[in-house]
Amino acid sequence: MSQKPSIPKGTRDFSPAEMLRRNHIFGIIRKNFSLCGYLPIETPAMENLSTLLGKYGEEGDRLIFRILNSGNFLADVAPETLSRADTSTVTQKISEKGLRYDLTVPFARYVVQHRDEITFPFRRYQIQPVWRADKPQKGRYREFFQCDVDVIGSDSLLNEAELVQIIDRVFKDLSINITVKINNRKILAGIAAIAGAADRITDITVAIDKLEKIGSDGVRQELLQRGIDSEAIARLEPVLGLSGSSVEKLLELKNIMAASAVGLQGIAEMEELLGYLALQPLRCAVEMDLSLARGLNYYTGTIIEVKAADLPFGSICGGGRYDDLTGIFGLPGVSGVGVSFGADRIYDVMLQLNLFPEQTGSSTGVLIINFGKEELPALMKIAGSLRESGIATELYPEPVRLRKQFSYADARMIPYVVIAGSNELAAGQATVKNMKTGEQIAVSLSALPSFIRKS
RNA sequence: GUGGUUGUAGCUCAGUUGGUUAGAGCGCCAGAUUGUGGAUCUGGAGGUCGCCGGUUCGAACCCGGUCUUCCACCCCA
Repeated sequence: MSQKPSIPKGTRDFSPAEMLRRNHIFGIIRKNFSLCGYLPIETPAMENLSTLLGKYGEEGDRLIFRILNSGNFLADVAPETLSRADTSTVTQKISEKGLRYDLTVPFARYVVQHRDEITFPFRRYQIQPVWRADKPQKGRYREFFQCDVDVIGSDSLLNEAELVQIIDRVFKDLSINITVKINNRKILAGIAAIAGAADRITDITVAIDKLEKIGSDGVRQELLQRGIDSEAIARLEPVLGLSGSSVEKLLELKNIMAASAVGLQGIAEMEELLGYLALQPLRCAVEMDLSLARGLNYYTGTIIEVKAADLPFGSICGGGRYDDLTGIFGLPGVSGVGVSFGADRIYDVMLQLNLFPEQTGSSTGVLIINFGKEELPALMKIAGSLRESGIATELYPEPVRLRKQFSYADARMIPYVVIAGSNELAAGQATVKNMKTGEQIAVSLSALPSFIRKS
């Protein structure tokens, strides 16, 4: 009995037309990565759960796909453990591997494991799928590709500036108008400190992150709900009311945060970065956004996020600096900074904005009509010589009616059809038909490749 | 994980208050045209109405469950 085939929720098949467009995106991203000297690496789809767990916060742990142990995975689990129905205890016993959740943590693991072979500062890029057990929505998939560029082993903010340059170039090449938002985790820490709630930095920043969405009153509500007392909220008022240009905001912040060493350092870093950014040619708008909070679980300095300017959409690229990511794996004091391009969201944005260049829809340049046994040796020879000169060529596999073969060329959008039946072959010629114009010209077999290459 | 939404031919969708044999457009196949595609005309194939169960004399339509799609929250690429 046959069953209706299907694929898991949140995953997708990619047809040839989609792959051509996806490869266009990957190609541009890869080109710009290597243009700045980054080198490719790959890591396994699955990692040990000990590598993955605890790196993304409680929410992140829940979204990691776990892989059931092979064989009799229940053999070592005590019956009473099972009957207690304690999911986390049982899971630990029956699963020790998981699908990677992002590319940054596997990269950190890689750096620690290969530290002896690596020359620092290490610049790598990595384009691979990641998996999240999230509920799928538009622009949110359970399997999607990230394109990560990171440099590890350098504290310099020049790296941040360079990443913004890469972002600018990639999206320029893709014709997507973007806004780059930058923030600094240390400024957020300073803000939390002046509120007298340094340990609540996550709650405070997540609330402030919603400033644009729910307004300042909404943020006050949100802060209360998250258990921040009203005194602390009152001390945050000057921050919520900041206005003016980035420079003006930073000046004001310096006063507000005079008592916070971290905060002042964050401001200094921000000023330095803005200074570097001013020194390089950028097409895109870069703005400081104090409400930007992401990846709080490991970012320690600069935070970067990119949004499409012409479309309300989730972020299509994001990243930041992490001072101690490798510390968890036993290599402390190595700072890294990187960003991740979300290829699937970029695809969705480009599709909606109609930004993909016209595709031929076919990689084939020539179809040779199959006339049957008699002509076959000559036709195969023609196919060989066309391919030899770099022309993508197909020979129709069945000697069926010409109507069918021409329909095939039409449907595949193959631009030229070579007709070489007994008549043509007797004269040492082939008829070349231009499928767009309908024009047909007799060409000698020896001149065929150069004739097609010229047209 | 919480709340909501969607599912009918390969695709996009109709389908009356539950009532005989579930339709259209596009696509597909065949012919008009035994060595010529896109246009036109003629004919044809294709559906367990997502799946399982229930209510009913009778279910594409009502109810429950489940899967899927999309959306909001959460979080994020």
